[in-house]
Amino acid sequence: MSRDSSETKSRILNATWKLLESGDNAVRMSDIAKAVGISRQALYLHYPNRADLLVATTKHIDTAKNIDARLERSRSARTGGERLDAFIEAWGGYIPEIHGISVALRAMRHTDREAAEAWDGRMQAVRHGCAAAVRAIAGEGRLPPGLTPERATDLLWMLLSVENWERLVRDCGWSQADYEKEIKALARAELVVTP
Amino acid sequence: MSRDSSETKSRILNATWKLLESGDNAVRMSDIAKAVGISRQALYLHYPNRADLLVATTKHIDTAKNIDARLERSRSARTGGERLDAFIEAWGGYIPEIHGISVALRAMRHTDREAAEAWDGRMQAVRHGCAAAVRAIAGEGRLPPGLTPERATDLLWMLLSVENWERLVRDCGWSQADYEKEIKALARAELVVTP
DNA sequence: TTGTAACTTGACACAGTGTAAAGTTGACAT
DNA sequence: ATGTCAACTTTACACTGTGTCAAGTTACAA
Repeated sequence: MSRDSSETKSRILNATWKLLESGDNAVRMSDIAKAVGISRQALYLHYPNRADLLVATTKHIDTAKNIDARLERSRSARTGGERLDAFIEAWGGYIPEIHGISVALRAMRHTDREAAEAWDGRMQAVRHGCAAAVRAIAGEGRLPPGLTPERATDLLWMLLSVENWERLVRDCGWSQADYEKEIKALARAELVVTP
Repeated sequence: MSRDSSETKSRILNATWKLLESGDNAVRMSDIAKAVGISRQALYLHYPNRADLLVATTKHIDTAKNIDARLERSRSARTGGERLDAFIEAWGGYIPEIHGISVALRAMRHTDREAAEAWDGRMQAVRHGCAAAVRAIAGEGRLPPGLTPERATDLLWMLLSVENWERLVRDCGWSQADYEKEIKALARAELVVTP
């Protein structure tokens, strides 16, 4: 046979991605194998367990969707307020892209340490983005009195959670544009004062 | 033997409650049976499945903690702003009491329809509370222009999610008092204008 | 031609939920 | 005192999904 191992790997990742994206909240190893056209056992030859496969899929999506470039834009914003807006656009706009896999990863959180760490790591990266936006606002002295940068970061991080996106966009039926608009308004109302 | 069936039932509910509260995120039917001092199978004599047992436990906690009386206070507030504060105190203060069971119920959401409906029903009840607070604010003409009552309700509902409480209190280490204070500030900043 | 990497088939261990069946025990009625 | 009944017990098993193991098969390459 001697098919290319790395080519099979990427076919696995794409199939996993597609299945998760389809919203079927019960993507089993056998479903993925069937979609790729290999046996369930062959899957384990490439990825030792489900958590590893999901984590690899996350990285795959990050590369394909070029998350780094998206976040880059927010780093070059002039004012703190603009930086806040740009970060909300970048991350908030990325949430729908990774929603399928985020559901799967969070569902494993409680039983699988590896999955939990992968998800937490991702969330910490978002938190760093929040902290940077808050620093930019604080640097201009526009953080409300009585709100420490630390606490402002926590609040922004909370606002930008995937769960909040789910609630507004999926449960309440908001459009992505409305979501971004209102979250920006909420963040500005609480974190930025006009002196 | 002829032990009282309803007494055993309440011992089961209390044991389930206690186990879930202990933060052990892996409460199996056998764990509960062991805690009560009966066989696993006897559990199924009283509750046909895990979802039913969890739902019954939720109702049990509601009764024990008298959630209705707590919410009553917010309904008697004079102004819209006061009503908003009172509701945030009532529900926000209740979240820690039901946190254990909420984790268990949400973990079953994706695989068990009954559990999903039980949790969603609860969240809809919270939403009604949010809608009532928003109506009170709107009735005073203090809702910001460009924000419909519907959308304001969605935003408040999002703010008051259990997931947001988890993020701030558990992940970020906030005290319950700080949580309530900042959520109130956030809600007022976005939903109430001083004319 | 022999080795090797990528696969296949088939079997099995394990955890946890839920079902089924047969037996035990204690209270209570007649 | 005896029989009935509900609350339990023990034992066993079906089912799902993950992950492991072992023995083949296939095709390319040195």
